[in-house]
Amino acid sequence: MTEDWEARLRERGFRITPQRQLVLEAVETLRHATPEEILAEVQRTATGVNLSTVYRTLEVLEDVGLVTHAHIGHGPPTYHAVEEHVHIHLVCDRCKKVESVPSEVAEDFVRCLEDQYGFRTDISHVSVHGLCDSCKNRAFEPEADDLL
Amino acid sequence: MTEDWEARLRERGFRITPQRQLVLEAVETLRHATPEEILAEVQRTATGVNLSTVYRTLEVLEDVGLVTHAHIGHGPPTYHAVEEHVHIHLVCDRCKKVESVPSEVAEDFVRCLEDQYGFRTDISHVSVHGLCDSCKNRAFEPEADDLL
DNA sequence: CTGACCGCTGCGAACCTTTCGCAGCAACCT
DNA sequence: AGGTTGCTGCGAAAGGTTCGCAGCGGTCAG
Repeated sequence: MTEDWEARLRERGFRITPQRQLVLEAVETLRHATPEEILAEVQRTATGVNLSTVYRTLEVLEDVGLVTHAHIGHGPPTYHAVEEHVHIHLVCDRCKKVESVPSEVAEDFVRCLEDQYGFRTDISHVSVHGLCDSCKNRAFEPEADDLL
Repeated sequence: MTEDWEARLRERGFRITPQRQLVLEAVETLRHATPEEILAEVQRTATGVNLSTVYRTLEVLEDVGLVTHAHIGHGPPTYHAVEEHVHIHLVCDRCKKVESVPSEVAEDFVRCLEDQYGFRTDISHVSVHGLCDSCKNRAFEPEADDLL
Protein backbone atom coordinates (compact mmCIF):
# COMPACT_ATOMS: atom_id res chain seq x y z
CA MET A 1 0.00 0.00 0.00
CA THR A 2 1.37 3.36 -0.93
CA GLU A 3 1.93 5.71 1.95
CA ASP A 4 -0.10 8.65 0.72
CA TRP A 5 -3.47 7.33 1.73
CA GLU A 6 -3.22 9.53 4.78
CA ALA A 7 -2.58 12.55 2.62
CA ARG A 8 -5.48 11.55 0.37
CA LEU A 9 -7.81 11.63 3.33
CA ARG A 10 -6.40 14.72 4.98
CA GLU A 11 -6.58 16.68 1.74
CA ARG A 12 -10.31 16.30 1.77
CA GLY A 13 -10.65 17.11 5.44
CA PHE A 14 -11.04 13.55 6.67
CA ARG A 15 -9.32 12.26 9.77
CA ILE A 16 -6.89 9.40 10.00
CA THR A 17 -8.19 6.59 12.19
CA PRO A 18 -7.16 3.01 12.83
CA GLN A 19 -10.49 1.84 11.45
CA ARG A 20 -9.85 3.52 8.12
CA GLN A 21 -6.39 2.09 7.89
CA LEU A 22 -7.60 -1.40 8.70
CA VAL A 23 -10.47 -1.29 6.25
CA LEU A 24 -8.19 -0.06 3.49
CA GLU A 25 -5.68 -2.79 4.22
CA ALA A 26 -8.43 -5.40 4.27
CA VAL A 27 -9.70 -4.25 0.88
CA GLU A 28 -6.20 -4.47 -0.55
CA THR A 29 -5.58 -7.87 0.98
CA LEU A 30 -8.86 -9.49 0.03
CA ARG A 31 -9.56 -8.11 -3.45
CA HIS A 32 -13.22 -8.42 -4.42
CA ALA A 33 -14.50 -8.47 -0.87
CA THR A 34 -17.98 -7.73 0.39
CA PRO A 35 -18.50 -5.43 3.37
CA GLU A 36 -19.18 -8.46 5.53
CA GLU A 37 -15.93 -10.12 4.49
CA ILE A 38 -14.03 -6.91 5.03
CA LEU A 39 -15.43 -6.69 8.53
CA ALA A 40 -14.25 -10.20 9.29
CA GLU A 41 -10.76 -9.39 8.05
CA VAL A 42 -10.63 -6.16 10.03
CA GLN A 43 -11.81 -7.93 13.16
CA ARG A 44 -8.88 -10.29 13.03
CA THR A 45 -6.90 -7.27 14.23
CA ALA A 46 -9.49 -5.15 16.00
CA THR A 47 -12.44 -7.08 17.37
CA GLY A 48 -14.47 -4.07 18.33
CA VAL A 49 -14.96 -2.62 14.87
CA ASN A 50 -18.56 -2.36 13.82
CA LEU A 51 -20.21 -3.19 10.52
CA SER A 52 -21.67 0.29 10.19
CA THR A 53 -18.17 1.66 10.46
CA VAL A 54 -17.08 -0.55 7.60
CA TYR A 55 -19.88 0.79 5.44
CA ARG A 56 -19.16 4.39 6.38
CA THR A 57 -15.45 3.91 5.88
CA LEU A 58 -15.86 2.33 2.48
CA GLU A 59 -17.97 5.28 1.47
CA VAL A 60 -15.25 7.67 2.54
CA LEU A 61 -12.46 5.67 0.93
CA GLU A 62 -14.42 5.53 -2.28
CA ASP A 63 -15.08 9.23 -2.09
CA VAL A 64 -11.36 10.04 -1.95
CA GLY A 65 -10.65 7.53 -4.68
CA LEU A 66 -8.79 4.86 -2.74
CA VAL A 67 -11.27 2.06 -3.40
CA THR A 68 -14.06 1.27 -5.86
CA HIS A 69 -16.90 -1.16 -5.85
CA ALA A 70 -18.50 -3.31 -8.49
CA HIS A 71 -21.75 -5.25 -8.65
CA ILE A 72 -21.61 -8.92 -9.30
CA GLY A 73 -25.31 -9.63 -9.51
CA HIS A 74 -27.84 -10.29 -6.80
CA GLY A 75 -25.37 -10.33 -3.99
CA PRO A 76 -23.78 -7.46 -2.15
CA PRO A 77 -21.26 -5.27 -3.99
CA THR A 78 -17.58 -6.12 -3.82
CA TYR A 79 -14.89 -3.58 -3.09
CA HIS A 80 -11.35 -3.45 -4.31
CA ALA A 81 -8.46 -1.03 -4.19
CA VAL A 82 -8.02 1.45 -6.98
CA GLU A 83 -4.99 0.43 -8.94
CA GLU A 84 -3.12 1.39 -12.05
CA HIS A 85 -4.76 -1.24 -14.14
CA VAL A 86 -8.52 -1.12 -14.38
CA HIS A 87 -10.10 -4.48 -14.98
CA ILE A 88 -13.40 -6.09 -15.89
CA HIS A 89 -14.99 -8.79 -13.80
CA LEU A 90 -16.28 -11.87 -15.54
CA VAL A 91 -18.68 -13.61 -13.20
CA CYS A 92 -19.66 -17.19 -13.87
CA ASP A 93 -23.34 -17.62 -13.09
CA ARG A 94 -22.84 -21.29 -12.51
CA CYS A 95 -19.79 -21.63 -10.29
CA LYS A 96 -19.75 -17.99 -9.11
CA LYS A 97 -16.08 -17.70 -9.90
CA VAL A 98 -14.89 -14.18 -10.66
CA GLU A 99 -12.22 -13.70 -13.27
CA SER A 100 -10.50 -10.40 -13.92
CA VAL A 101 -9.50 -9.40 -17.40
CA PRO A 102 -7.78 -6.21 -18.56
CA SER A 103 -10.20 -3.55 -19.65
CA GLU A 104 -8.50 -3.27 -23.04
CA VAL A 105 -10.67 -6.07 -24.40
CA ALA A 106 -13.62 -3.73 -24.09
CA GLU A 107 -11.91 -0.77 -25.68
CA ASP A 108 -13.70 -0.99 -28.99
CA PHE A 109 -17.01 -1.70 -27.31
CA VAL A 110 -16.65 1.34 -25.08
CA ARG A 111 -15.58 3.54 -27.98
CA CYS A 112 -18.55 2.35 -29.99
CA LEU A 113 -20.99 3.27 -27.23
CA GLU A 114 -19.42 6.70 -26.98
CA ASP A 115 -19.46 7.31 -30.73
CA GLN A 116 -22.90 5.95 -31.48
CA TYR A 117 -24.81 6.86 -28.35
CA GLY A 118 -22.66 9.47 -26.63
CA PHE A 119 -22.53 7.18 -23.62
CA ARG A 120 -19.38 7.31 -21.51
CA THR A 121 -18.98 3.86 -20.03
CA ASP A 122 -17.51 3.02 -16.66
CA ILE A 123 -16.68 -0.51 -17.68
CA SER A 124 -15.32 -1.72 -14.37
CA HIS A 125 -18.37 -0.84 -12.33
CA VAL A 126 -20.61 -3.69 -13.30
CA SER A 127 -19.51 -7.19 -13.94
CA VAL A 128 -20.12 -9.21 -17.04
CA HIS A 129 -22.18 -12.33 -16.46
CA GLY A 130 -22.15 -15.60 -18.27
CA LEU A 131 -20.56 -19.02 -18.11
CA CYS A 132 -16.89 -19.64 -17.65
CA ASP A 133 -14.94 -22.00 -19.85
CA SER A 134 -15.31 -25.06 -17.67
CA CYS A 135 -18.96 -24.50 -16.81
CA LYS A 136 -20.22 -23.86 -20.32
CA ASN A 137 -18.89 -27.24 -21.38
CA ARG A 138 -21.11 -29.02 -18.93
CA ALA A 139 -24.13 -26.81 -19.35
CA PHE A 140 -27.77 -27.76 -18.90
CA GLU A 141 -27.67 -29.46 -15.56
CA PRO A 142 -30.07 -29.25 -12.62
CA GLU A 143 -28.61 -26.12 -11.04
CA ALA A 144 -28.52 -24.42 -14.42
CA ASP A 145 -31.51 -22.33 -13.46
CA ASP A 146 -30.42 -21.08 -10.10
CA LEU A 147 -28.41 -18.43 -11.86
CA LEU A 148 -28.24 -14.95 -10.49
CA MET B 1 -48.47 -10.87 -25.94
CA THR B 2 -48.32 -14.14 -27.77
CA GLU B 3 -50.92 -16.68 -26.77
CA ASP B 4 -48.62 -19.56 -25.95
CA TRP B 5 -47.64 -18.38 -22.51
CA GLU B 6 -50.22 -20.80 -21.16
CA ALA B 7 -48.63 -23.65 -23.06
CA ARG B 8 -45.20 -22.55 -21.87
CA LEU B 9 -46.35 -22.88 -18.29
CA ARG B 10 -48.35 -26.06 -18.70
CA GLU B 11 -45.48 -27.80 -20.46
CA ARG B 12 -43.44 -27.47 -17.34
CA GLY B 13 -46.24 -28.54 -15.04
CA PHE B 14 -47.21 -25.08 -13.83
CA ARG B 15 -50.78 -23.97 -13.44
CA ILE B 16 -52.47 -21.10 -15.20
CA THR B 17 -53.67 -18.46 -12.77
CA PRO B 18 -54.94 -14.90 -13.08
CA GLN B 19 -51.98 -13.72 -11.01
CA ARG B 20 -49.52 -15.16 -13.49
CA GLN B 21 -51.32 -13.64 -16.41
CA LEU B 22 -51.47 -10.25 -14.76
CA VAL B 23 -47.82 -10.25 -13.76
CA LEU B 24 -46.77 -11.24 -17.25
CA GLU B 25 -48.91 -8.50 -18.77
CA ALA B 26 -47.52 -5.98 -16.32
CA VAL B 27 -43.96 -6.92 -17.23
CA GLU B 28 -44.75 -6.52 -20.91
CA THR B 29 -46.50 -3.22 -20.37
CA LEU B 30 -43.97 -1.61 -18.10
CA ARG B 31 -40.65 -2.76 -19.54
CA HIS B 32 -37.78 -2.46 -17.07
CA ALA B 33 -39.99 -2.68 -14.01
CA THR B 34 -39.05 -3.60 -10.46
CA PRO B 35 -41.13 -6.12 -8.50
CA GLU B 36 -42.66 -3.23 -6.57
CA GLU B 37 -43.70 -1.45 -9.75
CA ILE B 38 -45.08 -4.65 -11.19
CA LEU B 39 -47.18 -5.13 -8.08
CA ALA B 40 -48.63 -1.64 -8.44
CA GLU B 41 -49.52 -2.30 -12.08
CA VAL B 42 -51.09 -5.65 -11.23
CA GLN B 43 -53.10 -4.11 -8.42
CA ARG B 44 -54.75 -1.69 -10.80
CA THR B 45 -56.71 -4.75 -11.92
CA ALA B 46 -56.62 -7.03 -8.90
CA THR B 47 -56.17 -5.25 -5.61
CA GLY B 48 -55.69 -8.35 -3.54
CA VAL B 49 -52.49 -9.58 -5.16
CA ASN B 50 -49.58 -9.84 -2.79
CA LEU B 51 -45.97 -8.83 -3.21
CA SER B 52 -44.70 -12.29 -2.38
CA THR B 53 -46.84 -13.63 -5.19
CA VAL B 54 -45.20 -11.22 -7.58
CA TYR B 55 -41.77 -12.46 -6.53
CA ARG B 56 -42.78 -16.08 -6.80
CA THR B 57 -44.49 -15.51 -10.12
CA LEU B 58 -41.50 -13.71 -11.59
CA GLU B 59 -39.35 -16.63 -10.59
CA VAL B 60 -41.67 -19.04 -12.37
CA LEU B 61 -41.99 -16.88 -15.47
CA GLU B 62 -38.24 -16.55 -15.62
CA ASP B 63 -37.88 -20.27 -15.19
CA VAL B 64 -40.04 -21.01 -18.22
CA GLY B 65 -38.29 -18.31 -20.20
CA LEU B 66 -41.06 -15.74 -20.50
CA VAL B 67 -39.25 -12.95 -18.68
CA THR B 68 -35.70 -12.05 -17.71
CA HIS B 69 -34.20 -9.70 -15.22
CA ALA B 70 -31.21 -7.41 -15.29
CA HIS B 71 -29.33 -5.57 -12.60
CA ILE B 72 -28.99 -1.84 -12.84
CA GLY B 73 -26.75 -1.26 -9.87
CA HIS B 74 -27.61 -0.77 -6.24
CA GLY B 75 -31.33 -0.87 -6.68
CA PRO B 76 -33.63 -3.82 -7.13
CA PRO B 77 -33.44 -5.83 -10.35
CA THR B 78 -35.69 -4.90 -13.24
CA TYR B 79 -37.72 -7.41 -15.19
CA HIS B 80 -38.69 -7.38 -18.81
CA ALA B 81 -40.31 -9.73 -21.26
CA VAL B 82 -38.16 -12.01 -23.34
CA GLU B 83 -38.34 -10.74 -26.88
CA GLU B 84 -36.81 -11.40 -30.24
CA HIS B 85 -34.29 -8.69 -29.92
CA VAL B 86 -31.93 -8.88 -26.98
CA HIS B 87 -30.69 -5.54 -25.80
CA ILE B 88 -28.15 -3.97 -23.50
CA HIS B 89 -29.07 -1.48 -20.84
CA LEU B 90 -27.02 1.67 -20.55
CA VAL B 91 -27.63 3.16 -17.13
CA CYS B 92 -26.65 6.74 -16.47
CA ASP B 93 -25.23 6.98 -12.97
CA ARG B 94 -26.12 10.63 -12.82
CA CYS B 95 -29.69 10.91 -14.02
CA LYS B 96 -30.54 7.19 -13.63
CA LYS B 97 -31.98 7.09 -17.11
CA VAL B 98 -31.91 3.67 -18.77
CA GLU B 99 -31.26 3.48 -22.47
CA SER B 100 -31.59 0.28 -24.48
CA VAL B 101 -29.25 -0.44 -27.34
CA PRO B 102 -29.16 -3.46 -29.63
CA SER B 103 -26.77 -6.12 -28.45
CA GLU B 104 -24.95 -6.09 -31.77
CA VAL B 105 -22.71 -3.27 -30.58
CA ALA B 106 -21.19 -5.74 -28.15
CA GLU B 107 -20.76 -8.52 -30.68
CA ASP B 108 -17.01 -8.13 -31.06
CA PHE B 109 -16.53 -7.68 -27.35
CA VAL B 110 -18.46 -10.84 -26.59
CA ARG B 111 -16.62 -12.79 -29.24
CA CYS B 112 -13.32 -11.58 -27.88
CA LEU B 113 -14.17 -12.79 -24.39
CA GLU B 114 -15.16 -16.16 -25.77
CA ASP B 115 -12.02 -16.50 -27.90
CA GLN B 116 -9.50 -15.23 -25.41
CA TYR B 117 -10.95 -16.44 -22.15
CA GLY B 118 -13.47 -19.07 -23.11
CA PHE B 119 -16.11 -16.99 -21.35
CA ARG B 120 -19.63 -17.14 -22.74
CA THR B 121 -21.21 -13.78 -21.99
CA ASP B 122 -24.85 -13.14 -21.20
CA ILE B 123 -24.61 -9.52 -22.22
CA SER B 124 -28.15 -8.51 -21.34
CA HIS B 125 -28.03 -9.63 -17.73
CA VAL B 126 -26.07 -6.80 -16.27
CA SER B 127 -26.29 -3.22 -17.31
CA VAL B 128 -23.48 -1.02 -18.44
CA HIS B 129 -22.91 1.98 -16.21
CA GLY B 130 -21.57 5.37 -17.03
CA LEU B 131 -22.74 8.81 -18.01
CA CYS B 132 -25.24 9.53 -20.73
CA ASP B 133 -24.63 12.09 -23.41
CA SER B 134 -26.34 14.98 -21.67
CA CYS B 135 -24.94 14.25 -18.23
CA LYS B 136 -21.32 13.83 -19.22
CA ASN B 137 -21.34 17.31 -20.69
CA ARG B 138 -22.18 18.86 -17.37
CA ALA B 139 -20.01 16.61 -15.27
CA PHE B 140 -18.31 17.43 -11.98
CA GLU B 141 -21.16 18.86 -10.04
CA PRO B 142 -22.14 18.32 -6.42
CA GLU B 143 -24.13 15.14 -6.95
CA ALA B 144 -21.35 13.73 -9.10
CA ASP B 145 -20.26 11.49 -6.28
CA ASP B 146 -23.56 9.99 -5.30
CA LEU B 147 -23.12 7.52 -8.09
CA LEU B 148 -24.11 3.93 -7.63
C1' DC C 1 -70.03 -32.75 -14.19
C1' DT C 2 -68.14 -33.69 -9.81
C1' DG C 3 -64.81 -34.69 -6.45
C1' DA C 4 -60.36 -34.74 -4.78
C1' DC C 5 -55.56 -33.78 -4.99
C1' DC C 6 -51.98 -30.60 -4.33
C1' DG C 7 -50.04 -26.40 -6.45
C1' DC C 8 -50.68 -21.53 -5.75
C1' DT C 9 -51.91 -17.59 -3.07
C1' DG C 10 -52.37 -14.21 0.79
C1' DC C 11 -50.67 -13.10 5.03
C1' DG C 12 -47.45 -12.28 8.49
C1' DA C 13 -43.10 -12.92 10.13
C1' DA C 14 -38.32 -13.71 9.38
C1' DC C 15 -34.08 -12.47 7.10
C1' DC C 16 -30.39 -9.90 5.20
C1' DT C 17 -28.11 -5.94 3.87
C1' DT C 18 -27.66 -1.14 4.42
C1' DT C 19 -28.70 3.19 6.74
C1' DC C 20 -29.61 6.25 10.62
C1' DG C 21 -29.68 8.64 15.35
C1' DC C 22 -27.40 9.29 19.23
C1' DA C 23 -24.07 9.67 22.92
C1' DG C 24 -19.28 9.19 23.95
C1' DC C 25 -14.55 8.99 22.32
C1' DA C 26 -10.50 10.73 20.18
C1' DA C 27 -7.98 13.08 16.10
C1' DC C 28 -6.46 17.39 15.00
C1' DC C 29 -5.48 22.34 15.54
C1' DT C 30 -3.74 25.90 18.44
C1' DA D 1 -2.64 20.38 27.21
C1' DG D 2 -7.50 21.64 25.84
C1' DG D 3 -11.38 22.34 22.94
C1' DT D 4 -13.82 21.25 18.56
C1' DT D 5 -16.18 18.36 16.13
C1' DG D 6 -15.59 14.38 13.16
C1' DC D 7 -15.74 9.42 13.87
C1' DT D 8 -17.18 5.29 16.12
C1' DG D 9 -20.05 1.71 18.42
C1' DC D 10 -24.47 0.46 19.35
C1' DG D 11 -29.14 -0.32 18.67
C1' DA D 12 -32.94 0.43 15.94
C1' DA D 13 -35.02 1.20 11.52
C1' DA D 14 -35.57 0.78 6.72
C1' DG D 15 -35.82 -1.58 2.38
C1' DG D 16 -35.95 -5.63 -0.38
C1' DT D 17 -36.66 -10.56 -0.54
C1' DT D 18 -37.81 -15.05 1.28
C1' DC D 19 -40.37 -18.41 4.06
C1' DG D 20 -44.11 -21.11 6.66
C1' DC D 21 -48.54 -21.95 6.92
C1' DA D 22 -53.44 -22.52 6.24
C1' DG D 23 -56.97 -22.18 2.90
C1' DC D 24 -58.45 -21.53 -1.89
C1' DG D 25 -58.94 -23.08 -6.55
C1' DG D 26 -56.70 -25.20 -11.04
C1' DT D 27 -56.50 -29.50 -12.99
C1' DC D 28 -57.48 -34.04 -14.01
C1' DA D 29 -59.65 -38.74 -13.22
C1' DG D 30 -63.69 -40.80 -12.98
